[in-house]
Amino acid sequence: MLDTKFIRENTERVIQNSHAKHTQPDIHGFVKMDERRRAIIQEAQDLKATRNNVSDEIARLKKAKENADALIAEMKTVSDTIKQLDEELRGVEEQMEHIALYVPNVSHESVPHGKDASGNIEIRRKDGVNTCEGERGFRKDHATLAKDLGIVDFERGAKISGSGFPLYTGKGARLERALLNFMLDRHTAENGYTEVFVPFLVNAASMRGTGQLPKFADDMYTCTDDELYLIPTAEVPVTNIYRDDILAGADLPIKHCAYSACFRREAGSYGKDTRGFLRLHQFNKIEMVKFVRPEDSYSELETLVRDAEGILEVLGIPYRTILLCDGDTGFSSAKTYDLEVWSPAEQKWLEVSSCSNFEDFQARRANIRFRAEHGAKPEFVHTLNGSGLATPRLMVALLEHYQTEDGRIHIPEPLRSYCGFEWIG
RNA sequence: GGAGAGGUGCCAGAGUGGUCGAAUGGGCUCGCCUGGAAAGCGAGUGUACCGGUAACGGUACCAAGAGUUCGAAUCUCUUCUUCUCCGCCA
Repeated sequence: MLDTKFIRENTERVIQNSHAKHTQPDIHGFVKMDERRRAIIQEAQDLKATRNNVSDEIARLKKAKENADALIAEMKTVSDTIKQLDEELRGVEEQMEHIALYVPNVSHESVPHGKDASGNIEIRRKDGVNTCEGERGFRKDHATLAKDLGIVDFERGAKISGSGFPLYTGKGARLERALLNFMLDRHTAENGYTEVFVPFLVNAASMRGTGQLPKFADDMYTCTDDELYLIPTAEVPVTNIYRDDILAGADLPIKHCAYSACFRREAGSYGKDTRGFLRLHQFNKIEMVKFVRPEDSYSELETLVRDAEGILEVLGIPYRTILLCDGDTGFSSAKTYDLEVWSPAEQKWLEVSSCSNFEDFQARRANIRFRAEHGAKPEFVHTLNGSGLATPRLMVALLEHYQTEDGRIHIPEPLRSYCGFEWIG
């Protein structure tokens, strides 16, 4: 959510930015309502001041056993007017919030302008140490490998829950767990993140805090009886750890990483990239979240990206890092880098991580603040998060790149101690 | 799930219709004292919004929401939540 004052003072910029992000919120209407809002507040406040003063007078009269009936009658009408004004104010603020919640975050000046993914800019590319293209020759795609090796049972997953809910079996289950543990250990031991283990179901206030609600309600699984939502990413519970808190400046930056299962309905994307692991309703992910001082957020974004890239480098998987153009950047983000791994079978880059600086957009929504120093006025923190990483597409790349000519998988060295085996098949 | 008791400022804790943005104690900050420190003494110590260049003024907030009243931390209702006991359970 943007600051009302910011919208008021930068109306044209906010409108242009909204258009660039393919939204058309009624900014002019918002500004007009804000004017009305302030007028109401002013009027109601003055009346309340009168009421407070006269109420004191009434108390004094009553104490002195004098008659206060005239004043009481007068205040009755004042109170009625106040009630009307408060009601109108509530209505106006509701309308304003309805608009404000749909105004996307303003892109950082370093973000290129573009319509869609074609406007993104590749900023880094690393070849894998073990790419199976070229002389080694790619043989099977990940789904075939998984099936032939008996490490994922898509059919039974579908029987249990539906398509998009894979059942990992045997060494597949162990490899999945190994990847997650490997990534968590790296982020905690080497990158300075503090691990947390979070609830996977959250309430509406948390979903609103990180921006999933109200805009993306259709993408979430809900437990209607209990008004709970299955998290689409650990970003939601981790960011909401500090909702409504005022943090000490000395504690910043706060860096958390968390494992979670992620649940996404993926409504509207049926049949698109749904083969095997490419798009799932439930998957596992390690998430990194940072709470930082505003002046540090862009350098923290760079290290966040490097932390995510480090995983791929250690695993020797070819990847590239792209800077998203404004038209492809998410609603809440001011600047986003995506990490993509290469799938030789798909002949495509697959997104495995998205690292964003939200500046104070989420912090304002979730009301997460800090004091720069003792006694200073609270300011909003900047929040950042990035996957580090999501496993399904990582698994795709890993299987395809590390397959041998005879159809086995040679586990990359850093994972072996986690797996307890060197070969699958 | 059943029964009971609570939710007040950074923390503890008083306050049952007007004199309460809120006693008192602790913490913290600054100052005095000291060779330095402790103790002691003194002062200060919430957030948001509206108006104002500012100083400042006003309004709101005692879990959240609704209500009663001229006036609510205080009375009523609803919700959330914490604790204790019982039941169930990995």
